[in-house]
This record gives sequence, C-alpha cells and structure tokens, in this order.
Amino acid sequence: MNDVKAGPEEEWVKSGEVRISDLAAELGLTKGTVSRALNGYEDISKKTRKRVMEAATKRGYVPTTQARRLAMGLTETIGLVLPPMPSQPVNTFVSEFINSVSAALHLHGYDLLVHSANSEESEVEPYRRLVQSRKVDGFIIFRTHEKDPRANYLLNEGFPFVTHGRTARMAEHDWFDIDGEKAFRDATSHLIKLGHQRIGFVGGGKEFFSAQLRLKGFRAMLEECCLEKVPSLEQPGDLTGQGGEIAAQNLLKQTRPPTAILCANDATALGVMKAARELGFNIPEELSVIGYDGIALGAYIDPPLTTLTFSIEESGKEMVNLLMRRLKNPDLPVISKLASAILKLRGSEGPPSSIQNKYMENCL
Amino acid sequence: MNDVKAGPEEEWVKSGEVRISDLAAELGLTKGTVSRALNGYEDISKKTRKRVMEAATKRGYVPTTQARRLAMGLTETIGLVLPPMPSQPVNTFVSEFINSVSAALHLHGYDLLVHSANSEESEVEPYRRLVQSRKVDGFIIFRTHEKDPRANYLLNEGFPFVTHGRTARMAEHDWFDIDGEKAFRDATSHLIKLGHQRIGFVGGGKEFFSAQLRLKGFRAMLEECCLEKVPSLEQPGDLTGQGGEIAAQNLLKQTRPPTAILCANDATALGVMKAARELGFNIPEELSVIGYDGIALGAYIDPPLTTLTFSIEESGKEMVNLLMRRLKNPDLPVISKLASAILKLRGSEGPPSSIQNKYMENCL
DNA sequence: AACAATACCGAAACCGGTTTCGAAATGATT
DNA sequence: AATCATTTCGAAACCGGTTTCGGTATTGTT
Repeated sequence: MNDVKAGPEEEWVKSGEVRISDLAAELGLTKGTVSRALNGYEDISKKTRKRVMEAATKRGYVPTTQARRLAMGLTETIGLVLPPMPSQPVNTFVSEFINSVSAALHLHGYDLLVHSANSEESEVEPYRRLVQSRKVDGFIIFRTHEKDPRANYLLNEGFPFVTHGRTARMAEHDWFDIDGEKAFRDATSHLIKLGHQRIGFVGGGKEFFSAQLRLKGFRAMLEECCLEKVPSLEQPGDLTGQGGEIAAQNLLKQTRPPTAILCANDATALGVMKAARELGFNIPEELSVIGYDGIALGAYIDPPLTTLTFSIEESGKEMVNLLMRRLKNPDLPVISKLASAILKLRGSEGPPSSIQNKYMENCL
Repeated sequence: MNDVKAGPEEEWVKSGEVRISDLAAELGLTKGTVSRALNGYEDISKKTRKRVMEAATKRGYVPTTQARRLAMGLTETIGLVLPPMPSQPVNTFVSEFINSVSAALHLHGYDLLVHSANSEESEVEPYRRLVQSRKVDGFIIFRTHEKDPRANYLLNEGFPFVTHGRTARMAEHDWFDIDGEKAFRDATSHLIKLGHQRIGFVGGGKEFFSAQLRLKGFRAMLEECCLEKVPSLEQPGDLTGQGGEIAAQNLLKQTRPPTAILCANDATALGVMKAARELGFNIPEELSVIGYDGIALGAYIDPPLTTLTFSIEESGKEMVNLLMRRLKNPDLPVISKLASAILKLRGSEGPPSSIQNKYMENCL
C-alpha cells in the first residue's frame, strides 16, 4: 500500500509524504470522515476519532497547507512590504518589527509574507499584486505618509490592513501609533526645564506623517512655555544621518546657534552629533542633542544618546491584534491605539553652558 | 451572469472577484482551454488565445495563487527563520538581508515567508513545522553554527536550503559565505604594518562558525609575521556590545594592554570603544579598534569605526541564485560561493603611540 | 474525392483538503 | 416488536486552478 521502508520499529516516515487519502485508506474510512475526526466535528464517535488521531500521529500526518487553505477560502497570511531602503544608517527598527509581527501572527496561525518594494514602480504596485493574486488576507503597513497611496488603495479595495502611524484617512482604518506629539512635548519641556531657550529642531521628510506630528509637539510646547518660535531653528531632515549633518550645519553656523537640538529620529541625531563635533561643539556642554527611536546603539556612543524610546515588540503585538480583530469581523468600527514613548536620559543633554537667557518663570 | 455593476464604461471590477470559470463561461469555453490559452500552450489557435487574453485583462483576471500552486504541486515560497534576537545593538544586517533576499526571490516568482523562532523550543522546530505543512520549497539559513541542527535536520530530510555561512557539513549543502578568515588576515596585517605588535582579539560565540574562522585568520597572520601568540590577548565575546565591553576590560586592565583590538563584529567593537573610553584610552591614539560588518552607522560615531565590510545585497542575490539552481535540479553537485570583505578605513585605527616594540622587518 | 495528418478544443481527472447532505446503524421508547 | 430519534459515517460536491487524453473540424496530400 504505502512504501514504508522496512527497518527498525521506530522507522520515521519521511515528512510530508502521507496524505489524508492514505490515512483514510489505511483506516478503512473516507477522506471526509478522517478530516472531520481530525478537526473535532461532533458527529464522529469517540472510538474512531481516537483511531484516526493515533494513526495520524503515528504516520506523522500533517495536512497540506495549500490544499486546506484553498478549500477553506483563506490564505492565513499577512503581507508586509518593505519600503525601499535608501541605505539608511539605522534600520534596526525593521528587523525587530518583523520579528515581533511574525511572532504575534504565529500565535494566531498566520504566516508573514515579506515583500520588497521595487523603487522603480509605483508604491502600491506590490500591494495590488498581492491582493489580486490572493496571496494575503491583510496587510501590515508602516512608515505612513499623510496622504498614503497604499492606504488609499486598500481602503478603496475594501482590503483589511493596519498601519503603524497615522494617515490623513485614519478615521477609516485601524491604526497603531506612538504618540510622537506628546513625546516631543516631553522632550522639549525637558530641555526648557534645563534652561534652554533656543532649541533647534531637525525634522523628517514632509511626507512622513509622524515626523509632522513630532514637529507639532515641539512647537506646541514652545508656545506653551512662551518661547518665541524661530523659523530658522526648524530645519528639514530626511531621517538619515546625512540629513542630520546638513541640518546641524545650518543650525550651528548661525550667529546665535541653538543650545539644544531635537531630532526626528536617532539616525538624524547621530548625524547632528557628527556635524557638531566637526564644528567644535562639545556635547552636552555646549549643545544638547535628543533623538527618537531608542536604538540600542545610542547607548554605546560618546556621549550616550538621550532619546525617546518605545517597545517595538509591543507595537507588533498590538498591530497584529488589531488586524486579527478586523479579519474576524470586517464590519467592526475602526479602532486605534496610541502608545507613548518615554524619554530615556543617557547623557547627550544637559543645562546650557552660559545662562545667557533670561528664564521666564511665568511659564512653568 | 456576473454581477458587474452598471456604471460608467471604465467601471473597475473589484479585484480578485473573477475566476477562471467565469472567464470560460463568458467566452463559451472550458476552464481547461482558458488555462492553456493563458499559459501559452501550443494547441490553442491564435484567434482564441487573443480573445482569451483580452477578456482576461479586461476583466482583470489573475489566477488564484493557492489553487495554482496546489494543482502544480509547489509552493513557490522560501522560508527564512529569524534567530532569536537578544536585542543586539545592531541588527541592521537582518533587515537589509531580508530585503535583498525578498527582491531576488521575486524575480524568480517566489515569495518569502518569514518566521520567528520561539526561543523556548528547539531551534529546528520552526523548520520542521514549515517542512511538514509544506509551506515552503526551501530555506535560507543564516548565522550558522559549526554543528548546525537546522542544516542537519534539512540534510536528513533531503530538503533544499542554502546557508549564509559554513557548517561542519558544508560539503553536503550549498552555501555562501564571506571569507572572514582572509578578512581578518587583512585587518591584522594592516595593524601590524601600522606598527602594532600586541593586538587583542574579541571573538564571537564559539557556536558561530564564522567567528571561529575570523579568529583563525587573526592567528594565521600573527604567525605569518612571527608575532607571538599571547593567549590572554584572545578574549571570547558574544557578538553583542555588552560582550565587547567585558572583553575590553579584560584586555585593557592587563599590565601590558594591547595597542589594538580586533573585534568579531561591529556591535562588539562599539562595546570595546565604550569600555576603552571609560578606562581613559584615547582612540585611535592609544588604542586602535577594528570591527566587522560594515554597518553604516559606524561612520557617525567618534572616531568613525574602521571595519570590514561586504555587500549584503550581493549576499542575498547569490544565495537566491544558489537556491533556485538547487530547486530546479536537486541532484546537481553541491556548490558554494565565497565573497570577500574589504577593509574600510574610517579612523578608529592608527599607528601605536609609542614605538616601544621592535618592528620585525624580516616579516613583510 | 477519399484519406491521412494536423490544429483545436472539450471532457474529465487531478492536486489535497473541507463541508454538506443523506443514509445506515444504533439506541431509546412505547 | 414496531417506531422514532440519534449517532455515525459514506458519498459527493466543492475550492480554483492545471494537465492529459481523445474527439471533431480543418487542412493537406495523392
């Protein structure tokens, strides 16, 4: 019947060679009966169920995923498309994120399909392909833009997804985000309390919504503390080290340079620190620098980088929860989750060297 | 027949709603005929083929992947299992690697399934599950051990895979690797030429084969240059920043500390630099440090980290090539590819401060 | 014009499962 | 013992494709 090689008793059948029809034949049952027995249907007698189960484990039967999924009309797979990576200095986020998402999905019996975006084609193309070929049931999207073509496409398609970060249409889809606005309010407040009055800001690209929110938090706290908003102290960046360098040069070559610089992420902060060193600024004595992301590497540089940090693992877990909920019931109302980043003081910030500024005590 | 909503001419049918049977019915053909027409069989007249093709694009027909794969008996999917990540300072390798592997696979019509390893269970368990459930056709394995349980399992199972890094059984499976031995010979040679005679070495875990080879290269060059091998200058590490710190303390607190330290990877090097700073060693004047991995971020620290670098993108591409070849013809002889790392001088190394050592000119 | 060769397409099996439906066997009831 | 309700399983359809095989319709040959 089956080509089980003769050998010692515990001979292991090569994995994946036994089909449900083999089992059925061996037991004198039909495929259907075996299937129901294995899947816990109530219309199977205890006796045969036991017989089937034992035979299944003995023969090492594991259902073929493809067949099961085809029959059940689902893929049990979630897609994640890596945005094109312009060799950014710090991609540590991505791998940790993938790791946590994958682990969380696994608990629900889902697989993670990772695609890479071809930078030559449209941003939504990979999504379109995955949707049309029915390879995934939903998407995890990160690094959102304010007007996000991916979100737009999927919303239009009615296809489930969760974003890490908000979009202009966040009222229409589930999302998870770190409260970057509050984080930057906190960081700004911390600097002001240390005595800083001229605080620089290096943003991320205008296209990233989260970077905008960080700027917003920075401005809000300045205003709250009655500090004047100085346009020249707000420099654009691109979330890379190089962008940080350029921005820092623009800031520090001014006649009245800032005494502290807030950066949209850690990569930027590293670039800022590099430029500052080259221009002869001592950190933190002459210049405070604060980043955002909490990359572990920041603890190893000199001085250790003070940063805003959050749990990537929690992010992944929460996003998977949101997505699973959505898949179970597509008609549920949209929900979102906002986690907070915490300020991790490591040493790259301190009071300004000369208290040249009059401290306004009417504000905090 | 089909519920195409009445509307403007260019009404777009919602993706993924049209099946091959719909197309067939619409054209007055059978599924089989439509399938063959679409797949370029020769027994279809040009006229009907054209008719079918046009109808397919017009209706936006894309075959359901699951069904196609089931029928064809393949998964067109490659598995990649992330090893447990003990929050290493620098995981930039992983995301870049995933990115390049995924892109390369896509060119061959393959998907990448990323799994995360649960640290509580056996290392091979995820592989076993993926094999048994027939979710993948092959594996990409990285960060190999000398005695690698994953390779052993898959070899035993006769399941296709390619490793990034060698194993004790490398003669039996395809592999790609960076020539770490040569890399460390080069780096060591560079230091010796600069005048260093006491060179420290911080290794990776004994379990990682590649780390062993780096040590081997280091020792070989020492011997080649007639430098005495000093056991106390060889410290174990664990490829993390913390491990680097501890190792550096052990090295620098000796009565005759080394004037240079070679590190098994960049994360270790960062730890070494941190410890050196804290012990009052100036880099590179009093201590040269060289890492391995070429993480972009190393360029932003002070001083910029000299390191051994290689192309992750090429690694991914090559490994995919090896794997595709294997899948096409499982019986081909095992092949391997050894790429070389290049020494990227950035500034964390230089001549030793005091030429207290007699330079042995009989060697190089 | 008769016949063989070829082009073209339909029918059906198949991949490996799941699920519905109905029939047979069993047990309970009177 | 006859009747009805339950348990338990077999049969068959189905998921959405691919591929083999065989039968017309068409073309080419003599």
